[in-house]
Amino acid sequence: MSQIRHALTVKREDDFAKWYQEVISAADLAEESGVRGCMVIKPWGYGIWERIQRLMDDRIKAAGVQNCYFPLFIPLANFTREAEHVEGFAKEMAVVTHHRLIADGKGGLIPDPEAKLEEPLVVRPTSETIIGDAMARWVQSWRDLPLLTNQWANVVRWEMRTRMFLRTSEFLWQEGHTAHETREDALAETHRALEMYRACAEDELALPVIAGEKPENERFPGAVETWSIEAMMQDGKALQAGTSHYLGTNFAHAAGIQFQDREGTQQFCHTTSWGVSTRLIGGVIMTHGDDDGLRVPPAIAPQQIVIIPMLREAPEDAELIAYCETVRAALAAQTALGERVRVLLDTKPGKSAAKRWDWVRKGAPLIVEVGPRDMAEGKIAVLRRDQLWNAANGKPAFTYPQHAEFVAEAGALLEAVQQGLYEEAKARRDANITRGVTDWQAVVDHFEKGGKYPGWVEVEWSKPTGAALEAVVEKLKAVKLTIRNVPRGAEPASGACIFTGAPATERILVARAY
RNA sequence: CGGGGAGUGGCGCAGUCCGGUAGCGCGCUUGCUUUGGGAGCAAGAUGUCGCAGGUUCGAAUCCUGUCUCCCCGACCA
Repeated sequence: MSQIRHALTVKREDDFAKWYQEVISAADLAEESGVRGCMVIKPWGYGIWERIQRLMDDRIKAAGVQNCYFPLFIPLANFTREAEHVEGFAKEMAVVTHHRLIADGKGGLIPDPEAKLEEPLVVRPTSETIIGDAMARWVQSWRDLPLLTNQWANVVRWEMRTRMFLRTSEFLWQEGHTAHETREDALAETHRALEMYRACAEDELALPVIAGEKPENERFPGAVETWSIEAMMQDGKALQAGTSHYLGTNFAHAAGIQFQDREGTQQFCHTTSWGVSTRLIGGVIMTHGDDDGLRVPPAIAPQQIVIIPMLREAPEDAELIAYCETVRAALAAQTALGERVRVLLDTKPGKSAAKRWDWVRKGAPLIVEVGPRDMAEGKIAVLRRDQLWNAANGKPAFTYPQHAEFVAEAGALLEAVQQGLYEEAKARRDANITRGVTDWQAVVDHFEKGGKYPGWVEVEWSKPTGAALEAVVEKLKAVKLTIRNVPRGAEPASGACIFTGAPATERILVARAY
């Protein structure tokens, strides 16, 4: 194994944070922009986001939710209407205060003091308040409900510490906002969105996740209940990969979202909001990446198969390209994961070996190389990105099928890669959740002495609130731990609360987190 | 926002202490030789040394400010 020459310079086990950054640059996903915490998402990275968008948008629309678009700028006053909401976001809002620049007399430009806005505008950190305003206009009768909207947008949160994809000052996301007649209806929508996220994460991003409710201290500002899906990264840390909130009537009161019910009485709506963001790509990197770069699950790969002709920059190249084109067309007519196969014939000039390693780093699921001898024999060379190396000789594990045979099997092969990535991640996740720990010191020892990647621990607790919960949070914080969620559908608690000794009511997952 | 580190051709770095006008590796371009496979040789191109001031005859180098990135902490639907 040691003779394998990996495509990256940093290995996961040597420096996970540095490895993560190398994957992002080596796979050509994104780069720094020069603006604090903001990134340029490059074609391969944006292509992955477009695939996620497409698949998620289909699910959103299938649930009867309609897309809208709301303004980037939100009047400052909107945020003062919901006390918890403003408290949660006040510290991280970008504010527009002027609408014109003037020369400063030293060759520069400054905001024109004469052009100060009467009321500052906030660059949206999330859109509950402005969509709430619209809902208040749009809803009058019980017949207008449920109101199911979603928008794909960028939002800005002035984070202190940023990391590419995981926490950027500006990020891309979808935010669903719905209004309902009853608590039951709104809760059903909260759970529908959560389940949609679970299914999309697991079936399409191949990210095994645990869906569950967030504890009170981790709730979205202004929410009554917050639910999340949590994924485990290869370093054992947790990543909150999507959230769904039941907002009760809090935002309805703040924005005046009211309707007349069947008896003619004015009622406040029960609302929900739910979102996933470009952070999902960070989750894909840290779940499926390896020491040779990214491995993109076929369902979200912009190109699933890349064909690399071994060009010589000579006249005979034309014949080889023509052969590759017939292979490409045959593959593009195939179906995988319910869609047409996405194939790229990469005729960019250059050494085929160098191009191969570029695609390995980018994580194209299947790489096909075709040389003159293959062409003569009707064969191709195939490299599966998820089974890259021949451990016996330390070389890339090529297979050499007849091209017609490969075409016929390509769909199934892509599905096998998709399934394989999911199962590998799920096995790793399951192996790194420790259950049955009943003693707090054992939890501390597990994380302090449990090796490099201690994973998650499931414990039972009595769901303390208020000051008692704060004490628990502090205790956890001292060892850099957080409560991830209360897994949905877990076995009922049977023992004592690990923090208070009182009879336990729930199981919770504790972990280090991004 | 606090502590630490760093910004030098596309990328990774040396040079900074002890000011004298820029160097290495990879990559890139061209040519030749190779080539079932992450090639070899040769010749080239690419830098207002993050930005703005200051000190000086002279600044990548010293001083001040500022921006950005990385690590640790605080913060973080």
